[in-house]
Amino acid sequence: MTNQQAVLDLLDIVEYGGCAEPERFFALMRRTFNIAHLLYLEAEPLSDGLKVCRLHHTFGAYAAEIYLSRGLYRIDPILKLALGGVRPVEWATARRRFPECEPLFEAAEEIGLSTEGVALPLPSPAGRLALLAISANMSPAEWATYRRCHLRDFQLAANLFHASMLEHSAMAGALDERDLRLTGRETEVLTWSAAGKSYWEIATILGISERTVRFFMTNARRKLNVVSNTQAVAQAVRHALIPTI
Amino acid sequence: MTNQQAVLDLLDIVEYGGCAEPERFFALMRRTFNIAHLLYLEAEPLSDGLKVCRLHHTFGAYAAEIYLSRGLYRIDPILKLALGGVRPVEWATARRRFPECEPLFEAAEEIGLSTEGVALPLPSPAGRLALLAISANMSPAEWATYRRCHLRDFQLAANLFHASMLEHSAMAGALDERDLRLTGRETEVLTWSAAGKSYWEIATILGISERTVRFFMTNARRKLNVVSNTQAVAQAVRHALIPTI
DNA sequence: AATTAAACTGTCACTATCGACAGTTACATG
DNA sequence: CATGTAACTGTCGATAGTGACAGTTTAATT
Repeated sequence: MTNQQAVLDLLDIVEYGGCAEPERFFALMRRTFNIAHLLYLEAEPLSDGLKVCRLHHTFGAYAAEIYLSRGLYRIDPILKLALGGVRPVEWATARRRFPECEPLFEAAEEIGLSTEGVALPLPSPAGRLALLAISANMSPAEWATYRRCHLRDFQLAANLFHASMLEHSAMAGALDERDLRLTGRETEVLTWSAAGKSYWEIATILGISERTVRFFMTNARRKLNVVSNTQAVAQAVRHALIPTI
Repeated sequence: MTNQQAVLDLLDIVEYGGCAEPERFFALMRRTFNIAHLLYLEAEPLSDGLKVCRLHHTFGAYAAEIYLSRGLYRIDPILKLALGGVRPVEWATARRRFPECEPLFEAAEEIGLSTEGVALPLPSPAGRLALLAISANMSPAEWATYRRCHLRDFQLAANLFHASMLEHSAMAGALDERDLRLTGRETEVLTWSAAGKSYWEIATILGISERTVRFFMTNARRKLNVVSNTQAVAQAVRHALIPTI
């Protein structure tokens, strides 16, 4: 059993921002728990697959090479289950339920990687998906006991680390968007436009002239560097410039 | 300190499906931890607000009445932070950061509810948001110690309960998603429209007639239940139906 | 006192969009 | 073979959006 005090300390460190770099977080996790490997993935679903936004792991270049060159991502049920669901995905369970993914686990055994682990789905902003996978070099029985005891620690640590990662990228992105600041009226007309209102309707709602609505909308388009109201609204929603709630 | 064995037992019960009903989960949580109240919310962001998909709580009818009649949901920073973010939201921190939400906390104190608590964002399928809020009748100092020890339990229990809720409604909810499923072409024209392209441009890009672009767009508008391309794109971006460019 | 930013308004001409009309073709599923 | 679904197309008329022209007013900052 792992030292409970060390676990709580780890959670404090991750929560209060001491682990915004994946390497430090991974190292801290491996030091505190009996973890073999970690993998953090942030992706965006596309119609024809997944766009990987962030990927950090400890499996090494050789394992990554094999995973990619053999096209194992195409049959990986853990990816699909964890990114498409909410419940922690047990590797062994996925292996049993999807016999077609055997090549993946065989490849793992071939290069000496553990096949016991769990993938934790993480809450993400709209349109994003994320997971943290954790594996350990243990027998199935050992892993079951270990997992029962520490899944809660993994889940919270994963959530907090993920939050740090997102906030860090928000800082970096904030500089780019310094001139993207919209005025109150610009935000209002965009919001109503996103709600399907026409210029005339927005003018009536805001108690101003239709021309003025067009004026704000034109300014918003110019600031967002787009050519249509539709594109402006798409950008505004993506950058959370107009309220979702 | 709470009995660790009881905590692990609770997590087992929630994980293995023993707590698909909110009342049983809430009761089990209150029995295991020193929790005053719980609130589970599942919602969908809309252009003109928030559509509540599921709401279960232990605050009682009187508190709900006050919350709604005074319009406190409009100033509630916890809702916004937890549904819009990833990090656990500490009630006291939200109160300090958003002085305009004082009426909310004053109302809570008025009817004898605790103002110490935390709201946990939960991972959700595309276009959905969810949170579990937990409060305790403790002094700030007690709460800090208690939270440090049990946040991991709350987080994992919340995730597992949320997963049960989603899986239970998977059958019923499948009907809603079927209507909202866009075809490949509908997704394509929406994507290009969100990129600022006109019908003529999209037609040229896809190598089809302008009329056909309009056909797909009309179908998309109908499925999304909106009145303009702009609103359709806003919805599609929010529901992650089209890829980010 | 000068400057700046935001909020506001009008008109003209052109293009884009949208709803309603009425179809064809291809492919899979029962 | 019927049924359904997706992909496709044409035309008309009404409404909405877009850019370029040329301004006023108010409030805060320098």
